[in-house]
Amino acid sequence: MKLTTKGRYAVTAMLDLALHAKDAPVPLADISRRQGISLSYLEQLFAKLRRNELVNSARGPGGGYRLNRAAEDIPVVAVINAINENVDATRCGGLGNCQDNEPCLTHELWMDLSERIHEFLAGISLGDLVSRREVQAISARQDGRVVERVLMADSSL
Amino acid sequence: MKLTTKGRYAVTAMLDLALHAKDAPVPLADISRRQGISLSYLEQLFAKLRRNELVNSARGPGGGYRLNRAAEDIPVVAVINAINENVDATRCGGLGNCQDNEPCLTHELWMDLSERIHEFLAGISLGDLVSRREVQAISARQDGRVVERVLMADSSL
DNA sequence: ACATTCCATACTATTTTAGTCAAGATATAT
DNA sequence: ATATATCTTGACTAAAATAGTATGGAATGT
Repeated sequence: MKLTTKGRYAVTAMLDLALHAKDAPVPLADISRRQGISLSYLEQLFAKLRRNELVNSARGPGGGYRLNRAAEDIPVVAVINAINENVDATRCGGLGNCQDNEPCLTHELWMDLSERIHEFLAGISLGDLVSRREVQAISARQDGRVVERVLMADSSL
Repeated sequence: MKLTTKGRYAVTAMLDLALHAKDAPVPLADISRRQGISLSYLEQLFAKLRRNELVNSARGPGGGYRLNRAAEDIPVVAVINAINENVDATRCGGLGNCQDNEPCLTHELWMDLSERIHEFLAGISLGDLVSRREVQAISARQDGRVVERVLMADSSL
């Protein structure tokens, strides 16, 4: 099972992008500052995200990254897959050759679990997260904005 | 998130125990042979399982390990917790201090996911696994038995 | 006595994580 | 044209975790 800081960083960075990519592209330096992730590490992660066509980039001053699709069309699982190759609780990658080319005793259990995790992460898009109250509140804090009632006053965003 | 070979080995070994601990205690050497897990590694895992009172042991010839409770009363999550301390997809261990003593942008997402995983693994006991057809078939293969219709012929077990 | 089994600890090779560092390539603003 | 911001690539590294090995014991049944 692969769900480590790496995947969490990637989802967090992509969510930051979704929250800030209203008009201009977002430079990694901004994401680094807001989310507390090292710039060089972000560069590695975004190289993979770009290869998986989840983001596109613009170089030079004023450049940065943009989501390649609408936030609603990017499920969380796509981000994790782009970084980690797979979300899989089995040892054999679902092939069923865990022991002597046969499935091991608990193969089916891990297959079931993998499916559950996949379903959960496939059912939530970056767009879903953007519209969550607590995400907006945290994002406002990170931007140094003071927001009392996020949803009722969101015209100020 | 912690769900690695370590936890899988532990669950597999415990299931082997549940399948074979009808009467006499089961020596780790048998589990090692049947499940293809190194004996020394099993010893480390069972030290933790014993400290967590999931199994009890008997030394000397004819000795080995036994389940400390009925297989029906041991959820899979208990085994993993005994080995890994926790099943938790967050970075902060659920404390919500992931970034500057405040929850990070994706804190809630990982909390939700952790809860789903926990629910799934808490809802399945070793007893549930023992009664599964495919587990019985695999177990029969490992024991070198030829079983055509496992459920219909299980008096031979 | 002896073989079997658990028990404990220390050690190690490999892999992964989570970066750092350096050297570019490219586009934009001036 | 030049300076600068930004992406792009690749090599390197420290720390941790994984998946073991190795060694030496302690208890117990025969």
